[in-house]
Amino acid sequence: MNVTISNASEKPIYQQIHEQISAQILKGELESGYCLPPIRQAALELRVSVITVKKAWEELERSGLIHTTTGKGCFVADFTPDEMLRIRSETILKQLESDAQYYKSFGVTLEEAIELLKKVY
Amino acid sequence: MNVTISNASEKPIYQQIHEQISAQILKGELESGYCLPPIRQAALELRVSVITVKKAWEELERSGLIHTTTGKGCFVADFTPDEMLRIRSETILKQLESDAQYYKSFGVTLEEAIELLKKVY
Amino acid sequence: MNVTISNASEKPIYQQIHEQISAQILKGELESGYCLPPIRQAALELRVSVITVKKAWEELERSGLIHTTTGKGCFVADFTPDEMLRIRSETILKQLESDAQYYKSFGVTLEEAIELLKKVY
Amino acid sequence: MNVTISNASEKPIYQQIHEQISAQILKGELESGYCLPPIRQAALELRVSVITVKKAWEELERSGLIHTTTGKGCFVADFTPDEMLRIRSETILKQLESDAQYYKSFGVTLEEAIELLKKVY
DNA sequence: GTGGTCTAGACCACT
DNA sequence: GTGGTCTAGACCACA
Repeated sequence: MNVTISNASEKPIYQQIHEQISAQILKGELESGYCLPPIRQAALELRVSVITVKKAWEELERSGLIHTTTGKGCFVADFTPDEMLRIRSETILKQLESDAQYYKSFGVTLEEAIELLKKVY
Repeated sequence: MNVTISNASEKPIYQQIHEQISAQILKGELESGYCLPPIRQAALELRVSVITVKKAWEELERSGLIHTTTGKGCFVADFTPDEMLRIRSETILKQLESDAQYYKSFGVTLEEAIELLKKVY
Repeated sequence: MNVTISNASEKPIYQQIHEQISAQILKGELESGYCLPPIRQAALELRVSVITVKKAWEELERSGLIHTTTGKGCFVADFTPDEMLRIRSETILKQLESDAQYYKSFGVTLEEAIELLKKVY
Repeated sequence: MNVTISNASEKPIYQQIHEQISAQILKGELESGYCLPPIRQAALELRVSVITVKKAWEELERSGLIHTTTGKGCFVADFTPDEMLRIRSETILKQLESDAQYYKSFGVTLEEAIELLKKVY
């Protein structure tokens, strides 16, 4: 459970959790079959409500990244390294597209965007 | 008033308006001293509440892009081309930084990010 | 709000609501653009928690049947009669397939299934 | 023990076991007097908890399909071919009734239901 | 007034 | 002990 929550953030808590776990799975830090902590325990650790964790877990399941079985627990889904890469690419691309559209609306050229990206990386 | 609003978007309406007007000013499409339409007229055109337009205008004023004179109207602020460039850069950079942080959390390298950026641009 | 809830049913309440509203939309009883009652009002009428209604509404949105706008309300989504028919067929087919599989597991033939279906209809 | 279990299914495991054994008995694959494997052995084979198998067996006994003798084992109940047909019909009919009600709620006519049933069978 | 999020605590079904 | 559902009540952002 390597998750940090910011109450100051404009993003809802359940989404922060979802994003971070999601990233860890897609980076390969959490392997297929890994058992996530029980929602109640996770809620205690993160000092949030059980229902908030539940919502994050539900989103992960909807993305196909984890798999829940009542009475057993929540497990990182089985997928091949190829599938994992595909999902990761899709996730990133989707985000990058909307980001690019934003930059374009300000008249930023591709070259300028790359230049700025190098600076902040 | 070249603004398009999407009710389906996850972004609040006032922010959509703010972003688009903001981009137009920073791209130079709306020149210094240009008089924005009265909020009531803008509200009619965009088919949104007066309050919503008011909120967008307030954000623009907070960004220093326009200044309001009670009884006269809202005008695009005076600034030199240099200032404009500076504000534009700041706006973009701020966004790019948070975007970059998101990419990094998925283990995306600078090279990969540039590659993907080229693809979507 | 023509929805009846059975506490005796094994189906969770939010799903009962979802199914019934879903059916009403796909039957054309609720037209495109129709504004669903506010979740709090619906909760009062149905005598369930706000969060339960919310969950049902969320499922409807995920199915693409309604469209929620913060501060405005929840509206039946726009789709052509063709689209509606397609979604209805998909919904029914999906259910029928799993039903058919169940019948088959008991060695029921197509003819027998049709015969029995006529009897109960 | 020709039973396959899916953790991904929304149906509880004990019910999956119950349904499949039940179908095998009613199809005549398991004859009267046939001795089911001891629950511990069945649990090992199916890789589920003993409690889960116990629950499935109990449901089978409640349906009258098997009878348990402590210390001896669980046996498929004695019934005439006629009784078996009757039970099978009842089981199927009960399911079909609730299925039909679901179809009706979407405005599906008997003809349409038969048409679709032919397609998926 | 609308939906969006969160809490704390409860009861139930499944393993 | 695990997840699944539900409640009642609260606070906030948006229109």
